Parts: sequence; structure tokens; C-alpha cells
Amino acid sequence: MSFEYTPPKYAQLITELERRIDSGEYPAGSLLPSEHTLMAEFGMARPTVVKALGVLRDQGWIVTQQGKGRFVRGRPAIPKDQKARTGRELLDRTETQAASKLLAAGPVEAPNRIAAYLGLEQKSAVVLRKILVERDGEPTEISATWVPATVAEGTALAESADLRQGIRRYVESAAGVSLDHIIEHITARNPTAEERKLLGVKTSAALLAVYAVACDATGKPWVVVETVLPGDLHELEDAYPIR
Amino acid sequence: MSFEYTPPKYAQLITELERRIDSGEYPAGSLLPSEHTLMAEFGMARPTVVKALGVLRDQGWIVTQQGKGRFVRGRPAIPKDQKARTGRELLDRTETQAASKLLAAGPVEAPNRIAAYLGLEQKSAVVLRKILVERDGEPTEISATWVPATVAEGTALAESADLRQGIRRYVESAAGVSLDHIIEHITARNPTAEERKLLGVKTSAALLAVYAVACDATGKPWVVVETVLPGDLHELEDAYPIR
DNA sequence: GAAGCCCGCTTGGTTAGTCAAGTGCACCAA
DNA sequence: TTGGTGCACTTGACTAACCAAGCGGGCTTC
Repeated sequence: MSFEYTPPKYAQLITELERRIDSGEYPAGSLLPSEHTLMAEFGMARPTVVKALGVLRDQGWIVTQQGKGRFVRGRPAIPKDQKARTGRELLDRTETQAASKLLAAGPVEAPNRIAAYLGLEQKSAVVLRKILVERDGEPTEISATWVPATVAEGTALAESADLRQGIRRYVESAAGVSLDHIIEHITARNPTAEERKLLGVKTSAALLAVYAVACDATGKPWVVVETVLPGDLHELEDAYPIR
Repeated sequence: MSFEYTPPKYAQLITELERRIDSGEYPAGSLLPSEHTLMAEFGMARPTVVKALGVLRDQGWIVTQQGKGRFVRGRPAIPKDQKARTGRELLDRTETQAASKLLAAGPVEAPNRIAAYLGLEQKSAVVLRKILVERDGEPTEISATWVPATVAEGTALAESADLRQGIRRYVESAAGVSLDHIIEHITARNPTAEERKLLGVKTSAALLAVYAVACDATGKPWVVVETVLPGDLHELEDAYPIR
């Protein structure tokens, strides 16, 4: 029995063309060999060549122009692999890996903003986990997770032990759903009294507040993660194509 | 001569399947008709059917499982059409459409942060356009655009007349490049003396500052748009898939 | 009754060929 | 010289057919 894995032909062609573009053999702005030429060189049928070129176009390596040919753009500047989005990172972070201190874990009444995000009545019961994250021994971030009590009760989410996996796993198994996307809300505000004390900032400090609402494929919200960052210590970065 | 446009067959199939999913004819979680069935019903060859289904999978309408079939997920919760990203919106906004007042337009020395974003030496010459945007008669946002002087000089960017098209058009034609993507930096800070006066906020107010760096396909930066928003008036929203 | 094989279903990948539509150049005629 | 025609080359869309691989149920065999 053989367990070798040979990638499909079109994938091999993709790899080879990416290599040639990276190496400068096909410089940016130049015309790529035509479908016919590639068919001859690689011994593939036209649909196979076209499929590979279609993937390269979708990923931004090349642009095509009917009647003229395909032009090299170069390696796409925005890597398609996971950009570090704040909300996604919060959802998959474990409490043990970050230098963090658990401040609270248990049932509370949902604040208005959180109830609205979760689609609950005001003052509904939710489970809150609050964490103080330190960097270089200094408090640098407060992170809070809200889950509807109907989902969280009876699970590790409501207990004081550090979570050993990311929030997402717990919510997905407790609710029996697969979290699909995140809706992020970002705003700036002054600290509450508690935040002022925990973060050691002035009353007038400008804080960055990020609310990440994680929803399933139907758009139903299941968990809200809030993180509060002093603006003078943090900056969020994000990259996206213009069109 | 006829100028009718008939969309390709695979696109017609996509439209029809989306309609059936939306209408509930193919409920979420159900098994889609097999490729063979669709071939028979719509009178298309298999690659045509497969191409349509591939698009639907990429857009999140369905998931496929080799050996079992394709399962309906429902209309994707995140619409693929242009999400209103702050930076993109700033770049295409015209100065005439927003109720705005031009505060400055002309050459200045680049502040450190802007020079860094543009990849210029400190205190390089740049052209600055600063605008105060009002909503309901109240000042609500300060927007500033920074373009290297080598690009902007001699163009409408350095003049006091309102720009009649978005910043992007001007920069693209002045620099002879096509802007490809945006790198966005978000932070929170207290207002400068000027911002305090213009926005009518307190010294201790928390402002949201967004820096959008627009780059061409090679990653070279061409323009920075900064927008400053009082945190108590504004909230940025963004949606993205988890994986 | 249980284990294992086989077959029919599904999707994934590939081929060879057709026709249509857009682009640019060479050639020819006025 | 100028204008138009036609051809060669490009990508876009589509077809019919084939084999491979994953899944599951039914049948056979022990």
C-alpha cells in the first residue's frame, strides 16, 4: 500500500507558476505564456491549464484580458492566509497561554449593549468571564466574555478554573453549533472606575473598546467578547483589498 | 445587430439555485440534487453544473462532502458585496457630497507617523488636505489626507477647490498607479488643541483615530487618510468569517 | 448474528474538442 | 496615405466522456 499524495495537476501548475513569478522569470507587468503554450510545455489539456490560471487570478497573482492574454501582477501583497483579526484571536486564545488573571467567572445580568448584541431581553442572565492580561508585568488589557446563561450553565465557562482551550470550542460544543463569522464593533471611551484601577490609567485616558460578536452561519449571535485597551499602548491593524 | 446580453449558463444556474435556497425549496441542511440530477433538469454538461456549484460553495451557500453530496447552508450571512470599510469609504468620498468644510489644502512637513506610513524621511514634504465633516449641523469628524509632495504638486490635490471625485481617482491619475489595498491602523487618543476646538469636545474626550494607508499591488504606499471621530458619537463595524 | 466484501451512489480531476468573442496586425484597395 | 477587410492569436464558455476516490447500504459468507 502506498500513501504518497500527489497533488492534482492543476495545483502543480499553480505552484510552478507562482515560483516563476516569485523568481522573476515572469516579471510583473509581463505577458504570461498563452494557454496553448502552457498546454504544450506541461502536457496538460486546456481546461486544466485554465483552472490553474483561474485560481491565480482569484488570488491576485495575475489579471486576464480577453483577446490579449494574462498579465503578471506579482505576489499578492495581502497574504490570503489568516490575517490576525482581533476578534478571531480573542475567540481562540486560551487563558493559560496569555499572562492573565481571572477576575470573575459566573452569572450576571447582561448590560444593555451586550444584551442587544446577543439578541436577549434587557437584564437577561448571562455568564461573564473577565480577565486581566499583563505584558512585561504591566496590566495592558481587560478582556470580558459574555455567553447566554442558557448556553453556558453547567459548562466550564461558568467555573473559575482557567479555560484550557479557546472560548470558541467551549461555546460550539455547549451550544451544538459551529461559529461562522464575527461582527466587530470598535469604539473609543474613557475608563470606568474599575478599568481605571485595573489598568492603572488616568480618568481622562482614551481606551479602545472592541466588541466581537460571534455568530453561526444563520447570523444568530452566541457569544460576545469585549476587550478594552489603552489607546496609548495599542493599535489595531487590518489590511483589505480596495475592491 | 442585437445587443442582448445572455449571461452564461453556469451563471443562470447559480441564480436559479440561489432563488430556490432563498425560497425554502432547498431548506438549510438538506441535500442538494446531485450533479447528475441537475444535468438532467437543466440540460447542461457536468463541468457547467460543477462550475456553478463551485461558485456557490466559495460564496458560502453550500458545503460539499465528497462521496455524500452538497448540503445547503442558506444565504451567506456576510454579504460578499462591498462591506462599508472605513478606509475604502474615505478614499472614494467626494468633498462635495458630505457636508464638509475644507480647513487646509497645501504643502506641509510630514508628521512622523505619516512619514513612516508613506515610507518617507522624517519631515519630508507632503500635501495635506484637512476637512471638517458635519452631521445635523454639528461637527462630527475631522478627516485629513496626506500625499507625498512629489505626487501631489501641480494637481488639484494641492488646491483649495473642493475635490469633485474621491481622493483615489486623483492619486491614481497623478501617480499613474492603481491603488490595490488598504492597511488600516486604529487607535484611541485624547484630542489635540485644534481637534478640541473644531469638534467641540472636552480635553479628556476619547477619540477614535483611523489611519488608512492605500498601497498599490506591490505594497508601496501612496496616500494616507486619517479620520478622527469622537468615540461617543461613532462606532466602527466590520464583519468577517472566522476561518 | 456478525464480519467483510461489493456495488451503486456521490463528488474530484482530467481529456480532447467545439464554438464564441475580443484584440491587434498585416495586407489590400481606393 | 488612408481606410477597411481579413486573419491569427488570445481568452471565455461549453460538451461528452473517462477514471479516481469517498461513502453507505445491502449482500454474502462464515
